[in-house]
This record gives sequence, structure tokens and C-alpha cells, in this order.
Amino acid sequence: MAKNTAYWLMKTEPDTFSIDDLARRKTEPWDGVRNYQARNHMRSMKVGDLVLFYHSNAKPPGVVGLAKISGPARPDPSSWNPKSPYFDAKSSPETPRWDLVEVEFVEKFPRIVALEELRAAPELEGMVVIQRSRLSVQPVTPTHFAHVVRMAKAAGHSTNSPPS
DNA sequence: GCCAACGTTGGC
DNA sequence: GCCAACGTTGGC
Repeated sequence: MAKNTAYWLMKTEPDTFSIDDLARRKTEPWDGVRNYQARNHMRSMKVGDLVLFYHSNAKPPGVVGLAKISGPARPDPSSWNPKSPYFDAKSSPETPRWDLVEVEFVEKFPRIVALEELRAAPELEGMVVIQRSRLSVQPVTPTHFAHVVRMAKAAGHSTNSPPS
């Protein structure tokens, strides 16, 4: 893994676009982000950066897999398409306001790492998703990233771990 | 379905 | 530039 890889968490509602949708499509232009902080995070992404793929408004909400950035930030055409649900009258091809990045499927975890588990893990203290749940594109520290991946590949918490 | 948190808008 | 009103997000 390249030394300068950065790590992120991106949220999506599975009813709209899930990890399975991404697995089918292989790669997806991540359009519709309409929050400046999230947009600015996308602008600082580099191709090859790794992403924790998070399902919000899901039962349970949590990290369900990995993706990577396969295309850098560029203007989001849905922002000036009046037929798009993400249309913004203040954005145009000449003066684009919103960006997207290309997101590529890496893997679906064998299990969901639920938000509840993220909260309960002392190693993940301070992770953005735990304290600022509304930000849809967030930076993740390398340490936190590695820990979430480790959790995904270990047995789950009490509800589905084997009897002791 | 509720509602707290929080981002955005717009009047002043 | 402040801040109240409003809209949205997202966990529960």
C-alpha cells in the first residue's frame, strides 16, 4: 500500500445506492454531494485512497465494505441538470459549484461493523462518524481505518459470536 | 415517526 | 456579519 494513501469514510443510504450496487457497477461517479465540507474532502482525495463504505439509515447502520478512489474530483454534472434530484440553480458548467469523485468497489465485508460497535471500541475514540454523524464524506486516520478493517474480519460482537 | 443536531438561507 | 427560521440528516 502506498505510503501516501489517505483514508476516508463515505456514507450512502442502501435504499439509494448500496455496497451491492457498487459491486455490480464496479465503479460509480459519486454525485449528489451538496455539503461544502464533504465536497472539500473530495477535492483533497487522491486516486488510490481507500474508503470505508458506510450504510446510513440502515438496520443497523455501519461500515459494510471497502472502496477506493479511482478518479479525482471533477465538476458534478447533476448539479446543473434540472431533472436531477441534486439540481442546484447556482451551479452551471461555466461555474460549477459541486464536485464528484469516481468510487471503485474493493470488497464487501463478511459482516457489518455496526455503528454501535464503532462507538464501543476504545481504539476508535474520536472517529468523526461517531461524533459528527451528519458529514457524508469524512477523513479517517490510518489507525482507525486499520482497526475497522480488523473488526470486520474478526468475529462479531455478542449477538453473533460463537458460544464461549 | 420522532426529534436532536446541524448546515443553509436570507432579512436586517 | 449576525442570527432566527427553516430544511435535512440519520439514529433510535
